Amino acid sequence: MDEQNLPRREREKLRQREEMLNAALALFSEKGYHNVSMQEIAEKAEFAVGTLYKFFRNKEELYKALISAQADRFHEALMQALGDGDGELAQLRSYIQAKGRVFMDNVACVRLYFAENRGASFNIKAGLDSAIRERCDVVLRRLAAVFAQGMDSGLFRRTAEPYHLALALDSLCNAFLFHWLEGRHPYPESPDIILNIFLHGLMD
Amino acid sequence: MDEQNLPRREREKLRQREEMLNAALALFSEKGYHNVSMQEIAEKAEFAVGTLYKFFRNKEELYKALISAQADRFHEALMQALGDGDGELAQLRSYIQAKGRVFMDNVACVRLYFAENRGASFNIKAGLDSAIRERCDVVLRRLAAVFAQGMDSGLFRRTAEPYHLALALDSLCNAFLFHWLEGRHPYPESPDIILNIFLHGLMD
Amino acid sequence: MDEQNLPRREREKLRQREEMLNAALALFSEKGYHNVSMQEIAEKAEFAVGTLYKFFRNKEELYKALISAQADRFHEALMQALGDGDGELAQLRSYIQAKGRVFMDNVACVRLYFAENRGASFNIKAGLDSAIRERCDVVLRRLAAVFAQGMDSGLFRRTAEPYHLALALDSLCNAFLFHWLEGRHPYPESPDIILNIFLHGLMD
Amino acid sequence: MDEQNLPRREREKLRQREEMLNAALALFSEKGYHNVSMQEIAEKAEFAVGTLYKFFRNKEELYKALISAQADRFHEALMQALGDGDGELAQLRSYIQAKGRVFMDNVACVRLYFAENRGASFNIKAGLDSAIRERCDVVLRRLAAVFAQGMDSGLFRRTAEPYHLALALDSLCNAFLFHWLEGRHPYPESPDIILNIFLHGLMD
DNA sequence: GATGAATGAGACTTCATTCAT
DNA sequence: GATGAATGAAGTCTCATTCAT
Repeated sequence: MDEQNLPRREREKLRQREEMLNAALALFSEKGYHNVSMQEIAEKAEFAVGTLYKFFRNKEELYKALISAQADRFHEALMQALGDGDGELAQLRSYIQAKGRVFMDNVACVRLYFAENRGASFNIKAGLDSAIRERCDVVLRRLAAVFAQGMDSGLFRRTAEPYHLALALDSLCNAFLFHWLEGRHPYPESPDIILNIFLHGLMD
Repeated sequence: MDEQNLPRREREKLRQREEMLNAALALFSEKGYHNVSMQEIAEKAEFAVGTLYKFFRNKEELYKALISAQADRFHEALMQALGDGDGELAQLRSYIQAKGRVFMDNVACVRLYFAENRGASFNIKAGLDSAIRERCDVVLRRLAAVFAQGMDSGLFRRTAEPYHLALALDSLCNAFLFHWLEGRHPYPESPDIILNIFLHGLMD
Repeated sequence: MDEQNLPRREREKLRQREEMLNAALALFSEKGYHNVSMQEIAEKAEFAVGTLYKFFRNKEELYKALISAQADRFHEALMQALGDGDGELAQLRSYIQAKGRVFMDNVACVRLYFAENRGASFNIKAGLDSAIRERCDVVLRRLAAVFAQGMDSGLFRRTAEPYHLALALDSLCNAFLFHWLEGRHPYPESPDIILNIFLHGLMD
Repeated sequence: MDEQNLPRREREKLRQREEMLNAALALFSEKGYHNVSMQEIAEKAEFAVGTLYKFFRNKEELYKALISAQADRFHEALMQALGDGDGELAQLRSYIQAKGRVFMDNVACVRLYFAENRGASFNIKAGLDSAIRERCDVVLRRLAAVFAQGMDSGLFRRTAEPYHLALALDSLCNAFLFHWLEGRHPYPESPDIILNIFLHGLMD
């Protein structure tokens, strides 16, 4: 009921939490989890260390909260993209574009996100991983469904299992995005550059 | 020059160095760079800490040397695979298989390797990355050359730029391998499961 | 003067103060001074931390006030007991019983009290001790007076100085009580078990 | 065998350990466990903090080692005293004197020792207590045996149970010693002042 | 007058690195 | 040349205390 009073404090809290997470994200993505001290995060967020600990039980919790929040955004954007398009081809294009957009809008977070999903996850004692992985898989299965549907409707040929194709498409997007991140070459403006690899075979 | 006398001491040194790197690899890949102490590495390698520092200026150097050595092995195996096969198709199959083999034979190192190349590389203050990336790129360009050659000979259609195809094939291998690493599903015994995605398009 | 109006507020204040001290006593005696935070005390007493600081300048003041209040009760009970009995023997019995009663009724506080008087007093930078010790000594001198009186009246033999006997009786009570506290054996129901040691010598 | 070489390093180690324990004892007994930092102990012992941690896993271990070592000395001295004398009376006198001597020689440690045995023991999470208490009880039972023996031989009357008498004698020593520690009055030079209270009853 | 969020000094502990033996 | 004991900077986290609301 008290939509004016209670939320006021509550909103303030959330804003502070946000600032802390932002500071942490910037630092973690620049220097890595172990090379950032709580002191540093507190300073960047312009709070005292103690205040940080009022919001997050310890450094690892802070890290997990950070990753978790970003993963939410990430996966939500991708799921929405897959629902957007009209027809399987359009959905795939939408997915590729969404992945590029979300990636570029959150370069800092992406570094962390991938650190979590590709390799270094064992730096942080698990528990987070499985949750994140599961959400990744939800997206992949949804993507696989698009391939399956395309096959059922006769649009696609059955050259591989839908899930494998989903895995393939996703990994291809990642590969291009990483190369873009490393400054090698730009992420293709048109999703078709990526898509074509799947659509038109090399031989047949 | 004195290939008998000097190398004797030299070989002994190299063997020690090898043992240190092996100990470090085992520990790093199990617990992560920051959760392993020099003391620990020294104990596992059965040397004194001081001796470790005779071989590597500091912990970071040790780490870099480790990654670098493994990357050498890795890329050498891949380059050799690309030269092995007879004909472009055979070369691609050989590449996919080599990647799988090398990956499975060195799971420990792979975890570190990818931690280094996919995201968490910023845990260690750069300098290593560029060298590793360069060697990755050499492989990719060699792989691209196979695609280009296949196109020139009329074996492949020109559905995408050779380098893009190389990127795509490599990332697909990685994706499958990671899923295997995570216990999701096995890395395909036949390279054709991966290769087919490239050979036979979904639509045309 | 205005025993109706001013004391009303005053009484309210005292009640609050009492609640704070009770909460503090419960926590201190359970976990020890240094393992209890002001936050914790405030929560248990159902006040805000700031309110605690309105009543006690700092944690140490609170502690001193607590010990002091309990010491008051304690010594008052003992002094009263020494006045109660009819005849010296009865007074000694009364003292032994009062000590047992007061001890058992306030086990929590006793733990703290003795922590303060037997050893750990240096946990808190002095200042408290002397006041408490003084009150202890008042009781001991009163007890010594009973012995002296008994000697004067010919009831007791002069086997030792009255004050020494007082010291001895008191320490014996404490010793039995501590053993009871530690669950070794019960505090004697009859005060005579303790008293006999003084009344009837081992040899003569 | 290597009584020259190995013990050399070993002795050095023990000397260092001793210095650390001495520094810790001085500080703990002056300011209390919680008011002394590891930094402080290290400085007083003229070592680096890290060196402290080479010898003691953590602050509590250091404390326990300290108490334990002192308790050993203490109880050994008392047990020896009880064996020394010829005849029960002499043994009791010897005990009273030994208690006084050991007490005065180790005032600093005594403060800690009693903090551990009388009250404040709950400041440190148990584990130590029971071991120390047990050793206390060994002494008390030995003391009780002296009383029992005296009764059996007809030297003492059976005014109370031997263990109670032991408890009584010991607590009386403690009481006198504490008063001496507080500067009230000296610990009696002749043990008979204490002993007489037990030997010659007030009344009979 | 009460509140409790914010503060930041300071505690414990680890570990990369050095250097005397 | 190898050793490993010693170092001490730096990190994480707690908690007594203050002060704006």
